[in-house]
Amino acid sequence: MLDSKTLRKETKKVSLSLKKRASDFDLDSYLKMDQKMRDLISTVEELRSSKNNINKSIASPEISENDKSDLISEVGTINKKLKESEQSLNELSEQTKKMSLEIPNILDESVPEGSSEKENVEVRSWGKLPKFDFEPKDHSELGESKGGIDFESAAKLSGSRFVVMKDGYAKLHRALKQFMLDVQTEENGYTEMYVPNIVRSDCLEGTGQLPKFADDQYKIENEEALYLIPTAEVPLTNLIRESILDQSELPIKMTAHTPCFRQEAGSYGKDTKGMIRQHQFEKVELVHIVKPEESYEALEELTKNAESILQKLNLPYRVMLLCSGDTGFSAAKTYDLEVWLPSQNTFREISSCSNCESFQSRRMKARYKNSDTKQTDYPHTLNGSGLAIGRTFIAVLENYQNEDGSITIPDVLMPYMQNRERI
RNA sequence: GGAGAGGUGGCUGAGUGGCUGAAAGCGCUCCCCUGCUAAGGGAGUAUACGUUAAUAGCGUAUCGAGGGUUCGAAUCCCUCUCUCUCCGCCA
Repeated sequence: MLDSKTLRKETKKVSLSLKKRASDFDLDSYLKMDQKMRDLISTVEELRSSKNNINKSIASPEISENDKSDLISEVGTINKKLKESEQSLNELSEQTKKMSLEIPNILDESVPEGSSEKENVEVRSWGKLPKFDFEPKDHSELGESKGGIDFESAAKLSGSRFVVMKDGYAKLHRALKQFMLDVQTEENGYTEMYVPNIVRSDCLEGTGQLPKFADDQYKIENEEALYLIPTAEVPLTNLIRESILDQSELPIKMTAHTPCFRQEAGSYGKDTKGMIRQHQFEKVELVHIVKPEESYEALEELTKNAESILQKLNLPYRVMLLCSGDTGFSAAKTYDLEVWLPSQNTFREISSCSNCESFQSRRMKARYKNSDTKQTDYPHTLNGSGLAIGRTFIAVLENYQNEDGSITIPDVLMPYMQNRERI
């Protein structure tokens, strides 16, 4: 959500950003609605004010009974008008709020213009592409041939886009979670959190998944609408919702490992084979809550923290700055990390690191007390995967494969695998 | 799931229809006093929205949330919600 004052006073900047995103949001009708609403607020407040004044007179002890009943009937007329105006104000402000939740974040100036991922810009790359003296297989072939990855059983249980893993493969998958959490907490300064995997709709609204992306969420049938989390970003970031932090508490750096659930609506036909795109996957998430002036430094730091995992695993990757059309709804600026997948002979997204500025904190009503200005202000929130477990698992299988279909365990993971060297 | 108790400002805690945005204490900030590792005195100290150049004023709203009664509600009524205690069930 954007500040309504910003929308009013910096209309040009906002509409430029919307244009850059190719957003179909109708800023003009929003602004008209907003103006109408503010006019109504004035009317309502004036009525209330005069009502309050009359009530003060009624309460005064030296008023005569006659005057009193006159005043009471006067309030009666005001109340009638008030009720009408209040009702239309309620309707209007609800509409306005609903509309404001549909406005995407303003893009940072450094975001390149573009309509699709083709226009994303490579910022840097790391690692040497592996050379194989045999034809590298893809992860599903590798896993299925050894019985370590089982899509058929998963389909029996849950339908398409789920997976069952077995033995060394399941263990490797678990090793990755432990390894990532340990690096982020022991080396990169994050506090490990354990969080609910089911949240209220407010939380999804807070981080921006709702109302716009309802189709991608798993909603639980219940008295109150509850949702399976699509990412730990949701519970982690919402930890600060509806609160006023003290500046001394910032920056907050949190990490959590959770499963993530996504309907993948609209991705029919995309990555149907294998583990790349699943309805259920796991992720170690990184979240920063920072002072506004520090958020772009924090974005660089967070991205490097995510990269550190790939470097330790010795997986080649590149860092992409997303273009305007590819940058998510809540983000002002996003770096994607893309890991090398030999079977596809290309880089695939494995992490997405975003600065959401005050977009989410506004929606969540999360503020902090600035001890220099003594003002309450919105902190900036950032999030990134550090990393997606399933896709890292795929990358390890494919990059560490041997000709016989076995997988060499990366050195850093061996302690988590009882020192097994291969699976 | 059953029974009961309760949700007031950063915290503790008063307050049963108008003088309460809210006593008092604690904490915090600023100032004054004081030659000593302390104490005393004074002032200030919520959030949101509207108005505005303004984070100056002014107005409006907010005592868990929503609705009702009333000229007027933190105070009365209803619904919901959350927390706590006891019982049941249970990883």
